[in-house]
Amino acid sequence: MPQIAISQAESVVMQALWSAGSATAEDIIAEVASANAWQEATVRTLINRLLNKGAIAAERDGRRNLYRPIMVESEWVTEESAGLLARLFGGRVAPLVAHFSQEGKLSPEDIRDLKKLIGKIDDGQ
Amino acid sequence: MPQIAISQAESVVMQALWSAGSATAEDIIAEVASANAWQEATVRTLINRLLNKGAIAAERDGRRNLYRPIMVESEWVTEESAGLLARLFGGRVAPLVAHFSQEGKLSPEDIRDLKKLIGKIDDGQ
DNA sequence: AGTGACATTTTACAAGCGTAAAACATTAAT
DNA sequence: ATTAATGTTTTACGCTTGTAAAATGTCACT
Repeated sequence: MPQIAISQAESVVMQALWSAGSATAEDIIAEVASANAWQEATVRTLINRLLNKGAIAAERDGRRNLYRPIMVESEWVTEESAGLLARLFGGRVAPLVAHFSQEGKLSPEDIRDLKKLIGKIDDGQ
Repeated sequence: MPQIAISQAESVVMQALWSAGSATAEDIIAEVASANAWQEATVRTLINRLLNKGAIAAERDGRRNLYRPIMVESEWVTEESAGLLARLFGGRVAPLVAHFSQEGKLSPEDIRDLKKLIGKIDDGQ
């Protein structure tokens, strides 16, 4: 299913691109390099691997490239999450929430948001 | 954090051991090999890597080993999940649930369980 | 037309991973 | 004691990943 497999480091670049919409290598480097203690060259490698995998596309703009995502963020997020749910929680969401609840790892905000969310779903039916 | 890093294939063996409590290599092989299309030798490699990492321990029993987990399942589950939440959902649980809700990926059971869960948490406070 | 400056593309390399066979050790049976 | 059977431990190997430098291409200016 993950037609295109993205490594963790690569996903950092993807996320920058997703939130920028499109960006030059320099933009991406500015966004992610120092935050991850990466050299410019490292980010460029990641960009190129993503290009080769077809996860992003490049369009020439003068002597530089403008990159934009091909992969769809929400699809990727769904795949990644579903993968973890499948491996750890029988493929369902509720058991994850239950686990975090049992471990006392639900913040008050989480509880508030969850309540609101469930309420809304109920209304909608 | 993940004191001990477990690869995906290794985690399959860990899960077998967690649910068995303790087991011989043969037991583990019976449990996971065919289900994953692995040869015996592959499972033995995974067992040994886990041993070297200190994720499991072996106790000699005649001419074979009895393996048992050292890593704690619930801790591992929490770490794995928290990692994904951190990377994709700002480190919180509710946004993951919201995402799945938006994508229409919450089963009726999920919704029922979540409602029950939230209710119980509320009572408890 | 040649040279800097800047950008992109190639190449590198060690560690980890998935996958497994080969080698080695130990016990049971002859 | 030897051998066959049964386990365990070592070794192997290609691929991906994280990390980055080297090489190459391309404008802009003299």
